[in-house]
Amino acid sequence: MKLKDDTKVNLVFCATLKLILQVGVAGITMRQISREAKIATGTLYIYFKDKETLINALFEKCRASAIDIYFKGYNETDPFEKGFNKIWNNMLSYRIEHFDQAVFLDQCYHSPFITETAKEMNKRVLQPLMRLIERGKEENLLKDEDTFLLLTFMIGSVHELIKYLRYTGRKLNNVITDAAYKICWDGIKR
Amino acid sequence: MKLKDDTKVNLVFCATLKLILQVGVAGITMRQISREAKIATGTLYIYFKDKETLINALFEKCRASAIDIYFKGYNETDPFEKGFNKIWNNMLSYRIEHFDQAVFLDQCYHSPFITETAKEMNKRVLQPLMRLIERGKEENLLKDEDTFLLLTFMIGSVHELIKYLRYTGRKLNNVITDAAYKICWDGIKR
Amino acid sequence: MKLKDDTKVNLVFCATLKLILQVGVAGITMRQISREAKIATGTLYIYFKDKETLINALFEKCRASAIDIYFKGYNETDPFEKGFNKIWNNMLSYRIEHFDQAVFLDQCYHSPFITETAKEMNKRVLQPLMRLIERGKEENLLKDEDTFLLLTFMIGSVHELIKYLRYTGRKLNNVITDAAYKICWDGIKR
Amino acid sequence: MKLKDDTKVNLVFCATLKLILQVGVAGITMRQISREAKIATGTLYIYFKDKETLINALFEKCRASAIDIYFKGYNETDPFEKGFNKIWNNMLSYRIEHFDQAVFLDQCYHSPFITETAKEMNKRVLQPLMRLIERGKEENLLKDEDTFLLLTFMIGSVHELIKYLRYTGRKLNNVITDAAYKICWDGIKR
DNA sequence: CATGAATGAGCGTTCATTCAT
DNA sequence: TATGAATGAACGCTCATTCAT
Repeated sequence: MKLKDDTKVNLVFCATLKLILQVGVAGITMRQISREAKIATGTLYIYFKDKETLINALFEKCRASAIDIYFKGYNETDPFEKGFNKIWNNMLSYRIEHFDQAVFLDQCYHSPFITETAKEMNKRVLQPLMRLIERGKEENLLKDEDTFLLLTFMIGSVHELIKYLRYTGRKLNNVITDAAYKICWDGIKR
Repeated sequence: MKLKDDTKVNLVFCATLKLILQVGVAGITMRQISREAKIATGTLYIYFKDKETLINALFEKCRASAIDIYFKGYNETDPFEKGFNKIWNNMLSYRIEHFDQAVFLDQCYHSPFITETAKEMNKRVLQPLMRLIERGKEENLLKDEDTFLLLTFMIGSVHELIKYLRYTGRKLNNVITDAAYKICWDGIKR
Repeated sequence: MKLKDDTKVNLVFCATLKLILQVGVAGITMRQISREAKIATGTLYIYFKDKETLINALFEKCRASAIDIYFKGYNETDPFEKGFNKIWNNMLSYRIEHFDQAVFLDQCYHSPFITETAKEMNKRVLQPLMRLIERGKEENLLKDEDTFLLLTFMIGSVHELIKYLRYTGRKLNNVITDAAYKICWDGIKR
Repeated sequence: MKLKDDTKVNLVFCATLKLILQVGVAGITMRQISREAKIATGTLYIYFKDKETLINALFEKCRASAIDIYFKGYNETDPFEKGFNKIWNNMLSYRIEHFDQAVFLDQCYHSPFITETAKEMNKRVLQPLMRLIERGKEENLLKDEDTFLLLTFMIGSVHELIKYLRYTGRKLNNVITDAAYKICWDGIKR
């Protein structure tokens, strides 16, 4: 994978995400990607060894992008719940504003394209979030349950809110956001 | 005269579910299914007009099976939380005991195979669950939020618990179940 | 090939001819034939070893039927041209009244289904027609050219008339028939 | 960069015509064509969208080629019969020298592959021949019958001669040609 | 580096034929 | 005898990938 032309890689990523929204991660073909990115099929193979490599690279990029956004404006010195709320809202923002990425990441867990190593890396990425939950437990603000279980529900609450919005076709507003956040917080708080 | 063999349909369903666990709903081929079911490829087309029909029939069967199990032993005259807990545990049981079905149903929402009408039918299926949540709200036991939002989190809490178990490799036990149920209940209760 | 149930064989032949008119001899399937004849696919194989056998049997039947009709009402003691005209008109009648058979016979010459032996048999069938032409030559009524060449044009003139009718969509009438017959006769007469 | 190879289209056409001679237009498969043309199956689909397109393109090419040859050396200022004879001989030459094309064109009229529009185009192609016959009628050299009927027999006489040659296995020579031409001419002349 | 023609394995599906009933 | 379910080879076509330019 040669990275000389960074813009071309981005072009390919954008094209791929756009197509995944339309036909799903399993439905895309290399030809579609190259057409959407306005390059030749062969060129794809200059930048990515094969389809699996391309998808995994995109996965990596999206994962990194997600983490960046999750912790944007988060200040460890702030009181716990303020930080927790910040991150929860960041998660929500990411899934709204980068809807295509979020859809892709979700589909990846069902996809045979994502290698186990990529999934392993994802685990490491959860570390900062795990520490957040640990802090909440140490400050006796969260239930004294398995950290990862609590984190699962925190992340899950955002996912469920998104599902709810898609299913009902409703637009996000403060009332809904607040309700969903309260459900999450009431669920995991001590 | 050889008659159409009803057990063969089940054979095909089992084979398909097994394969979906391995390669995802989008990755399965008719050849794989026939091999797994130990029948000829052509035989598949005696029982199902085409691949789409097969997948939709399986979807229908799994959906029906899920609903059956969700409400098993549920008694409307019982106090609300007893019934709610019963159904929550039924959902969990279904997703543990029919893990392959649950994975398939989840993937279907991303799949272009499932027709829109099938999705519509699914909506109708949620009606009894919606009524359950309504009852909780009427009895002032649940938060006064949108019924479907609450239901989303109820179902989501089961999904998240399963994800947690898969991710950590842990086996289900009463401690974990109780913790997860409490998170759900605390989240949506008034 | 068992012939116990003669009506069933005829049922199959009729069904086959009907289908050939619609989809051509190369387009028919054994399934289509059995459905059209309202019997099971397997039953076809009781009466005919395989598809090729069925088609060849039908070919044989149509050929025989054609010859029967060609010489109907022909009297060797009549003057030559009267007899010639009779047979020419019989040929025309056959191709009009048994249009489906004629279409099938025509297609057979392009079809890989018709075995070489069947084609050989067809040659023998031309013998009576050859003798007719010979007689015309002996009576100095026809050109002194190769007998088979003259016969070819006699048969050909009927075929061309039919083509003309199909192409133009015109219905047969005495004016057209007489014109076509005259062209044929003027062409081969001395 | 490899460019689309125009000779490859011809390679495919030749292979297809060769196969049609052997198994008929309805019997050919894309695999056979690609093998005969010594290219990969997929390559066929670079040059032709699908089988129907390939066959129709070949039809178009053969039709054009036929018309070119029919009128080669024809001079409208020549006396009618000289021109008529020229074209009759051209038709014969075409069907001898491009026997495979002629067989294909004949089969096309029975084939479901040839679209109706292609057939329509063929009609237009007969126009110059129709005008030829009209001229013969105006000069009182041909029978005063329907133009298309006369044309049918003119074309038919060539077809019948070819059939005769195939059937008898005889080689074309001046004696046979002259006899056949005389039959045609005597048939349609006034 | 970039192109898109070329490849052939593999897809969903249909077919002639066989076989258990 | 008659049935139609079962078979697996073969169909038209698409795909990820390679390669000549």
